[in-house]
Amino acid sequence: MPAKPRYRQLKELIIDRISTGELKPSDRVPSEMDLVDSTGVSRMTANRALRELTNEGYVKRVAGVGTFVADVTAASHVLEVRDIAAEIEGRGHRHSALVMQCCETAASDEVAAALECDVGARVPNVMLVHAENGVPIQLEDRFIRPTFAPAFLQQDFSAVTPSAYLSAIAPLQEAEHKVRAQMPEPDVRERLRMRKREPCLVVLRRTWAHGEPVTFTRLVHPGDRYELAGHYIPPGTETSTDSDVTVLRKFNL
Amino acid sequence: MPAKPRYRQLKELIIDRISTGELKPSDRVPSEMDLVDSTGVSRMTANRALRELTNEGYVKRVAGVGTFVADVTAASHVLEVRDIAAEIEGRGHRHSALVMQCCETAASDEVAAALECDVGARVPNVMLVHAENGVPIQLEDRFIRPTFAPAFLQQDFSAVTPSAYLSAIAPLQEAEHKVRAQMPEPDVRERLRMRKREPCLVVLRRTWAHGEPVTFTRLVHPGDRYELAGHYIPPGTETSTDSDVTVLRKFNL
DNA sequence: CCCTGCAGGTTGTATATACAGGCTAGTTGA
DNA sequence: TCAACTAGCCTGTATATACAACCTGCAGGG
Repeated sequence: MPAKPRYRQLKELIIDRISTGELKPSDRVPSEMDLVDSTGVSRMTANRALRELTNEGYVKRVAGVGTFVADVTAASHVLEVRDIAAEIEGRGHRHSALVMQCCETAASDEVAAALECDVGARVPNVMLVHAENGVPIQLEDRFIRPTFAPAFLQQDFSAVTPSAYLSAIAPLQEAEHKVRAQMPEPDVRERLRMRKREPCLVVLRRTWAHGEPVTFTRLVHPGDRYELAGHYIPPGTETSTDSDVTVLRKFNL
Repeated sequence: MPAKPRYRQLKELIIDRISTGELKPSDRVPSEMDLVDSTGVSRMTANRALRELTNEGYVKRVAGVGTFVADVTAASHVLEVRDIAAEIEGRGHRHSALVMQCCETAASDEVAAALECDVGARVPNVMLVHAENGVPIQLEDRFIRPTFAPAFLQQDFSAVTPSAYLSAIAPLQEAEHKVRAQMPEPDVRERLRMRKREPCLVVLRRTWAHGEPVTFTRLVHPGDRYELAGHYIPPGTETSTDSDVTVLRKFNL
């Protein structure tokens, strides 16, 4: 069996140290020569690893200075799924969350299909309403794979969002989104303090880790108080080398 | 003044040959050794250019065989904005478009801001309804920058979509999307044959070419007959080397 | 006729080396 | 004291070379 190429091993080494928190944003990452000395690769191999990590948004490099872990803003285009609490606080506003439900439920057809488990299986479920400066802006209805995160339901989700808790356990590897426009159910409408006849944006999100589906989440937003914004700059254009540009900010949820 | 690095010159050389149509999907791209012989760079430089073009979705490489221009499916994650006619025909269905309006209009505040022109300026505008097997699925209301594409209004948009026509004129360089849920205006509701109280997804899209905004488009979809789907695999994961996977299929509009 | 094996072209990776250019800190000199 | 310079570290790019792995097509043997 073929071993992974060394530049890839180097990348994973550094990604691990970032995702475990050993390296925090703006921390210094070992320089190319450090990696040469510590791992025995050639400088070009270390260069390729760090260069690809730059393109992927994990780190930032400054010629003549060094390589540093990218901050949250830049990391968003790696993770793509930003934590709503961080998003709100990044706007300088106050985030609060009201937990409406936090228990095991029997998997519906939709949930079972999404998480690839049996219909009726007991699935941890948490439902909460996120608010920005006290104004509700999102209902989060999240199901997680039973075997994943055993202590999930014991968390205090008014303090740490489910997204933040889960991403601390395992790094997100894949995400799938579906977006629809729908009329909200009456109870949802009330929770989000929506006007009558106001439609809502519904985002269905599945995430994977280690090749297995981990979470299935329904996110409901008031239609006229929130919008999804995405800005895309194809690679290969002049501006794409400017690593200060957020290449892709997709769903700011 | 510093010249562009040679690997970047090579990339642009090849991107140009693709975007002008000189190289078509599945055509063979010069091999690394070809580039070495024709341009005098070293093989590693040619390798870097072709490798980055692979990551960016322009070409596909097969070890032992060669490098080829990526086909439309893979190109979608470069262009990101797929042509709806191609999308529908890709499903094996029949696309048709009904042109409702095709004239110059005075720029509203919103249009003027989007296209960075004066309010009241005469702006080409086309509005049409796209249908899949006769069922209307999208209303397209498009404004284009006056100086861009002078012959725009003379086109027969029931035969060639505005998107296809414009992308033939200039390659898309940037795109910005905003997505909302809204109730449709009565005339739109009728054109899309929507039920009463059915909400719609509204996508506002701006595109740029050569650093200037080129088009501003409002796309309206019936809420329950259409959804936006996106699947994202962060780079650096195991699967990201498999170039058969569409790394990012964002708005299938 | 078919199957095998091999040659040659192509990509993928790794290394050693070289030079240019940016940034920092410390030293030197006015 | 302050300014200018410089040594040293770091990234960015470019080249030459090497070997492994992969695929195709062709030649030769069964």
